[in-house]
Amino acid sequence: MASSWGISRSMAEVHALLYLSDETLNTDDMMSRLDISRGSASMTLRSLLDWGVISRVHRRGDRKEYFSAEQDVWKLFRTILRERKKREIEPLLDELLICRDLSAMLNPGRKKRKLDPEAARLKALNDRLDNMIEFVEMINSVSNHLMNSSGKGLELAVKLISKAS
Amino acid sequence: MASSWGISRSMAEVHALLYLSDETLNTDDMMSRLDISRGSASMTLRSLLDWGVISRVHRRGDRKEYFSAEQDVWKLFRTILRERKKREIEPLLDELLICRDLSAMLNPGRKKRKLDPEAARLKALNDRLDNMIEFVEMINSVSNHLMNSSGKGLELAVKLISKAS
DNA sequence: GCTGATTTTCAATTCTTTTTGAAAATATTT
DNA sequence: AAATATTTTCAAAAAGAATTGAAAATCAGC
Repeated sequence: MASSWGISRSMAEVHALLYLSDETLNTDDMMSRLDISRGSASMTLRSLLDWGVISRVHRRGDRKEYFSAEQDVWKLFRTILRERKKREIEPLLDELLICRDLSAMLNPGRKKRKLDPEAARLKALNDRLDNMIEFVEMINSVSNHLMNSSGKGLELAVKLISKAS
Repeated sequence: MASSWGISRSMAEVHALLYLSDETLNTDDMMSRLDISRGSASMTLRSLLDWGVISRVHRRGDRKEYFSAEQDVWKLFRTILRERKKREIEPLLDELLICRDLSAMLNPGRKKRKLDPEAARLKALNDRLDNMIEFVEMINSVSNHLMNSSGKGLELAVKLISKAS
């Protein structure tokens, strides 16, 4: 799955290992269980921390750092959604709005009587950009709702969709 | 966006060009507009056809093949959803079910009185697998509904979610 | 079935991303 | 603050993915 989600193989593996593990694990555990280097383990754990899907755990009487993964799949879902919105949807929307501004600038003012073909082309381009923007804004809005609804609210929302076939 | 969606840059560019273009375009158009090789254009167009987001158009009196992109963003959304379900969700679910079978096999039969720690570990592993499977099955089910609902039904469903905050 | 136009294929190459490993930095204990 | 344990960093190496270009395959009309 890793590659189609845009994360590296070791990130997926480390997370899976932590998610399925009962105990917290330290860097050396990852290295031996998954056969990866110390550097790789360190960077991978850091990325997972940045995504907010794992957390550090300190054990008294032990200098090493241990890690554990979020166990609630709904919470995990919301965390990933929040992060993808920030990293993907919002920047995309920003770019699209810039494009629309550019395109609107080129577009001739309110309707000329005889619609010359070039104006029509620009109008069509504008419309397509608008459709795409409207769609991404909708995705953005749904993300907001799913992301903030509580675990139960989320499951409910999802059941609503299932009903509205 | 391309990399975080697991498609190549040229695929994204070719699709964007076709989506925003008024006219249908042929391979040579792609090559000159996007400055890519013939081979690359050919493979990229093929992938987009496989995804079902563009289609071939034959013009009478012209031997070249032309292409056009789906213009309806909701339809595009459903097409991509259908394809991702097939390529990602279903294979993932298959793997997860295999994992659960394996895990269930290792798991000791109905409750021993004194729960030895090893059995508890296995039980916990099983539960986590089950949670994940349940979640992916839910995603699968939502995909089915979104994918099959008509354009209007989809927009409606999405508005339902927005309401159920 | 021949000819010329067009598209596809794929080994070699280029470009990108990921991983390694050892040095540097940081933290902990005595 | 020295000694030791642990984590982080990052240049270099390896692995992986995308692209090229030219040969091979396909196709359309004669």
